[in-house]
Amino acid sequence: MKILPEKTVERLSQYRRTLNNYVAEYGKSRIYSHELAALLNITAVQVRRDIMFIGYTSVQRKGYNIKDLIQVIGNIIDSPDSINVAVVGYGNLGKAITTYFAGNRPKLKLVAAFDIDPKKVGSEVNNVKCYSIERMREIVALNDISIAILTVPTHAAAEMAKVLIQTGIKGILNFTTVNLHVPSNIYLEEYDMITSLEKVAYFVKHRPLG
Amino acid sequence: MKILPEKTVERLSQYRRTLNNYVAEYGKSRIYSHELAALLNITAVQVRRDIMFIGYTSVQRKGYNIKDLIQVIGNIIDSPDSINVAVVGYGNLGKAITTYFAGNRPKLKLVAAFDIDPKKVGSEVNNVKCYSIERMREIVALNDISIAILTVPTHAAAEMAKVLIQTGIKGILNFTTVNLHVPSNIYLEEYDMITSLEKVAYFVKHRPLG
DNA sequence: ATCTTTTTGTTATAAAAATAACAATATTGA
DNA sequence: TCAATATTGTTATTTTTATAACAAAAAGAT
Ligand SMILES: NC(=O)c1ccc[n+]([C@@H]2O[C@H](COP(=O)([O-])OP(=O)(O)OC[C@H]3O[C@@H](n4cnc5c(N)ncnc54)[C@H](O)[C@@H]3O)[C@@H](O)[C@H]2O)c1
Ligand SMILES: NC(=O)c1ccc[n+]([C@@H]2O[C@H](COP(=O)([O-])OP(=O)(O)OC[C@H]3O[C@@H](n4cnc5c(N)ncnc54)[C@H](O)[C@@H]3O)[C@@H](O)[C@H]2O)c1
Repeated sequence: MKILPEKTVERLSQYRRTLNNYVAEYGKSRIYSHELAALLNITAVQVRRDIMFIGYTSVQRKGYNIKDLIQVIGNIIDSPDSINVAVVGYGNLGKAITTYFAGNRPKLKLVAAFDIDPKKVGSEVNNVKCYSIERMREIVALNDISIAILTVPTHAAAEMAKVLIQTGIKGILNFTTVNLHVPSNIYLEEYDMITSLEKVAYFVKHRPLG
Repeated sequence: MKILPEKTVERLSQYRRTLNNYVAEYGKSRIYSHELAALLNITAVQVRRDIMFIGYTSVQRKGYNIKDLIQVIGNIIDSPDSINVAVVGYGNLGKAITTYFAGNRPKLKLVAAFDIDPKKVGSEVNNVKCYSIERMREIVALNDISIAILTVPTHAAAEMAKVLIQTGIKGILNFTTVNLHVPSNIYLEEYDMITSLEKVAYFVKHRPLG
């Protein structure tokens, strides 16, 4: 299958999440494009177009079979075997994420944490054990970890990214407030909360309408 | 000034952050577009175009005066008087954010937290006090809070958003895993960590190059 | 049976965002 | 002094993303 547009991948993830909630809440088995769109604050065309991209088709006029759609999305965005993830930096944010993450996605498993602080090493949240940085190579290999969530202090981020890449990690989700530089075979996604907040502040002040 | 494109606003926030770090680290006073671009993994044209949008100009060929640029960005994305922010849901994530946020941005002040749990009400992190939901209207008015960061459990999110809007809040940064529905005069920004992670997983598997 | 309505799937168009191209200008060095 | 170079500011083009338009199919109504 052709590689999907970034935005479509993001929305597919959200469709699935939303559909799972929807089934749980309303117990319906089918949903119209405009209903799903309304749940996500987007347009029905957008939904139909994304679904077209992944090649799923419903019987016309009946809406989409939710169970099937969830499955098809899974076939696209999940990998067949599950992917293992580690949190690097087991502080406030790292632990919050670990707590939250537990069993959230069947195909994404948070299997280890790493920290430099001897007081944190050995601790456990949600069955996720914290290891020292020295053991990173070993643990990453042992557990076949391919994605890291980076929540170390800013000053340590670049160095940690380097080490992670050496251990063989393939993707990084970076929550620290520095932009990392990675080779082109590593997929990097960055999120900065302050940027989001400043954006909200700007548009609260400047948006048309009132 | 004309309203800026969303992406430009996001990058301006990052330029400022990056420039502040850069000054602190290297003590230089000027920076070239390509240098700033490299720090953010984007192109120099992008930087110049954003800077064009905000109307700042340097002396040609000398690069940008960092101090001035930081200031001009501030004039654009900060509001003249500071904006007050509240965290709603003082759990793992809410507290992590509070700790992190402290004094991070001079013009964005985290001034209160709210929680439904009596054990949390009255507690304090980083001088940010937690209040009961009942006192929300009062505290929001008293402190002129216009932005809320929503970190309550998923099931409570829609209701809390409704209440927040009733109290007069103008922007919401939503970290819960449901999409909210707000009137068009409220600015809503949503971030879902699982979506980010699933995106990383997808592109780790599917990206061209190796 | 045929008309109307609803909803999908797809192609066409528009809008937003990123990139490229390049003129203008300052600086350096011959 | 004048050519070569480096860098900005801006317009033009391309790419990506979103929206609109509409044909086809199903279901129901008359
Ligand atoms: N807390 C938040 O809500 C929040 C929000 C956005 C961004 N961030 C960013 O996330 C990062 C972590 O924030 P936090 O609030 O959890 O901080 P924290 O201080 O609570 O946690 C950082 C952890 O990293 C560990 N650490 C330090 N150096 C390390 C190294 N070299 N290798 C591995 N681990 C190391 C520390 O021992 C600590 O446990 C920061 O960069 C911060 O800017 C945090
Ligand atoms: N922890 C994370 O890293 C993380 C990441 C992404 C998203 N989230 C989302 O953020 C939200 C909070 O996550 P968390 O890990 O901090 O959970 P948590 O359980 O630690 O915190 C939730 C807090 O909200 C309070 N609360 C419950 N009902 C409330 C109500 N009606 N009004 C106000 N407060 C109420 C609880 O008392 C608790 O203090 C969840 O929706 C979760 O999906 C969390």
